[in-house]
Amino acid sequence: MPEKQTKNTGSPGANDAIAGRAKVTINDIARLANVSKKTVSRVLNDHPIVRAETRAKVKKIMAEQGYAPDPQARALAFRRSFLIALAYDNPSPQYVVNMQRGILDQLDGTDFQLVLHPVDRNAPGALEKMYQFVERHRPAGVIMPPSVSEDQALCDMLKTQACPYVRIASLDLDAPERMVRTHDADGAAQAARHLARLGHKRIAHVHGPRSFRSAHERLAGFRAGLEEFDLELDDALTIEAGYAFESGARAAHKLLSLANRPTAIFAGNDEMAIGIYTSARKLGLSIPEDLSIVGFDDTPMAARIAPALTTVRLPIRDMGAEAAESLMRLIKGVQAAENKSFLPEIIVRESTRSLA
Amino acid sequence: MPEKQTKNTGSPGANDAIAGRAKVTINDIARLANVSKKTVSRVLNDHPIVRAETRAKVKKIMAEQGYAPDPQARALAFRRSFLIALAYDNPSPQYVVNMQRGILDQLDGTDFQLVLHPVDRNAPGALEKMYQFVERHRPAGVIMPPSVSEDQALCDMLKTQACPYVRIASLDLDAPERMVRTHDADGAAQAARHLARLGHKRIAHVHGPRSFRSAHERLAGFRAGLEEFDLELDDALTIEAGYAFESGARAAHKLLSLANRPTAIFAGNDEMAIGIYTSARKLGLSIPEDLSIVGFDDTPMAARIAPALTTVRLPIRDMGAEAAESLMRLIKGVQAAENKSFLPEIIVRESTRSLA
DNA sequence: CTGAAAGCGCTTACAG
DNA sequence: CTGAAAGCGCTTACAG
Repeated sequence: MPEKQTKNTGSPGANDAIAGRAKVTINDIARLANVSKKTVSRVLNDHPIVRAETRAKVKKIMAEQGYAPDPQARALAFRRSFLIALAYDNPSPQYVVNMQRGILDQLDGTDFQLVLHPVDRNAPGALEKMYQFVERHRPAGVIMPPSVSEDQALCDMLKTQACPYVRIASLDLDAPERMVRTHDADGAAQAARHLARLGHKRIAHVHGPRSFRSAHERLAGFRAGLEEFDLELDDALTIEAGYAFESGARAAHKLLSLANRPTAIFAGNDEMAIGIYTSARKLGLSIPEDLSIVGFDDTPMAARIAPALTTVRLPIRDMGAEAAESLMRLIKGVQAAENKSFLPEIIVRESTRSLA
Repeated sequence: MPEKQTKNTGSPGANDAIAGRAKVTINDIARLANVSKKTVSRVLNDHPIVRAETRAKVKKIMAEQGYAPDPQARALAFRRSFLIALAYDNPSPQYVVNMQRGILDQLDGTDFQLVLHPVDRNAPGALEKMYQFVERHRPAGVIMPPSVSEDQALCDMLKTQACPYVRIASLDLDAPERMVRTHDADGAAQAARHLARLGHKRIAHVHGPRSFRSAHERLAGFRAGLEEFDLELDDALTIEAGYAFESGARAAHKLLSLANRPTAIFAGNDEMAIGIYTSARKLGLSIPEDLSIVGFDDTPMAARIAPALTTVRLPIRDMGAEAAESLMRLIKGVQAAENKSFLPEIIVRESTRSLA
């Protein structure tokens, strides 16, 4: 019954993992277990139709031999690799690294590998480039944080290629099993309530680029939060910037040079908030005595600058882990138990104070 | 002469990349070019022994058909995947992201993919885990920044597995073709000269953990730089910390509480330098009026805090690109033209000033 | 519930 | 300089 023995016999006795002994293959397991390699394959893939007894015997021998199937061979036969691609364009290193960690936490111990795929959405041919990657490397799945997650053409392409994916975004862009929601609007509303309770009336908002949905969400949430306190967000105090330090500094310079300058500024992210610190200081304003500032993201820097920045925290690492978990479910065709929600939380530090 | 035609015929006319047409394989190219697939394979792998005429014909047809070989199939046949692993344990997100970018710059357009492999050197079984990865996934190569690059057992294992690798480190740990040198000592010497020229005499150094070779290199370089000015680094003013914010703050607290406190501190990295800011402020000291501070790394934060941090810049992204380029040479068996040197550069900002 | 054959798309010896 | 055969280590139909 056992198949023809190959040259690849392994060395049944030894068990020194570091030694360069011949690799154990599915053929060895089949021979040792006295079954066909198809049956071993069924055990490997958790195919239900295998007798419990047979399954146990095969599993025992696999364990004894320290057998693990070859990912390259499976990839070729499956027409799917074991790569999980992270397609990102977020400019904040902290965001990217935290997301990577969350995904890696979840992938640890599996056969899946995390490959990095930076996307320049503005570059011509960005979609074509991603398409080439997907067609050639056939990743097991793709995870997209904002703003790549907002690219509908990209997601349509993935769907056409039958490539599973999960989008992380601040609004419902897709079927629930393909979404990890971040509720940015809720976080921005918390920032608004915090400033309103401190007695601020002239409140400004420096938001991110209109090409980022998160910028819209945060703006809308902030506005809604203020309205709860019968405060209106003045259009003259609402400025678009680029989610980057310098753009935040420039926007703040304009706002703080106004005759009737704001007493508080909510920045669309921490990067811009730090930029606002710089401009305020240049104009001789003290934080928080003359100006209260709230950020968004809770980057490590927020806690380390002086005065420490009040900001809205998004659990980015957990979001990455959840995205990876959802993706695993899609890949395995398992039904989602329930989609986890990631609610932001305001972290009050030293950059905000009540109006005297 | 042409081989038996498979079901995989492609559609010779159409050229719509996005459409889901059948994939072009080596068999199609061989048939169309009227050669064997072995000859196509030779062209693919730049094997020299192919008639120029034949090569041109095959290349022309590959271009016409938009053919690209399947990485999974090549990996199985080659017994080597197209994955480049980044094995890292650096705690600074900025360092990690910059290194990733440099590597990705270099890998762009090739068939190689960057996979992330965080290493916890202190965890038991870290070596075994890496071994499992290398044995199963057979990466084309591994890039190791510090401090993973300092792990000799890990590198020995890679050598045993015939897995090409490149180490990025502040001293010569390996054959030149496997090394990217960073010259940390030179950067630390520049920091020393800068402080000495400003007239400082009581100078402290908060260095990184002894388990990091970079900590030793920076300490030695700093000491040497001071000696050029006949200054000696006082052991009582030399403290070990953990390359992290909090540890820097604690070390500075000790130093600044001394009866005869230092007038300048050189921190082993920017993270710790920022921690020193915090401690100095708590003790009522102004920077740079009462205390000059120099960091190492030039993280983005360095330019953004107030006062902006004088620091030593290492071109991390370029180093990543160079590491990837060296690795490509090792993989292709090409002789190195010449190893690029990465010299650090001191960036003078506002955190240092001459003693009145 | 289990298996023998064919195949995934390439490359490595071995011939000529 | 070129090719037919066998193989890399798995899985997918197709039988039984």
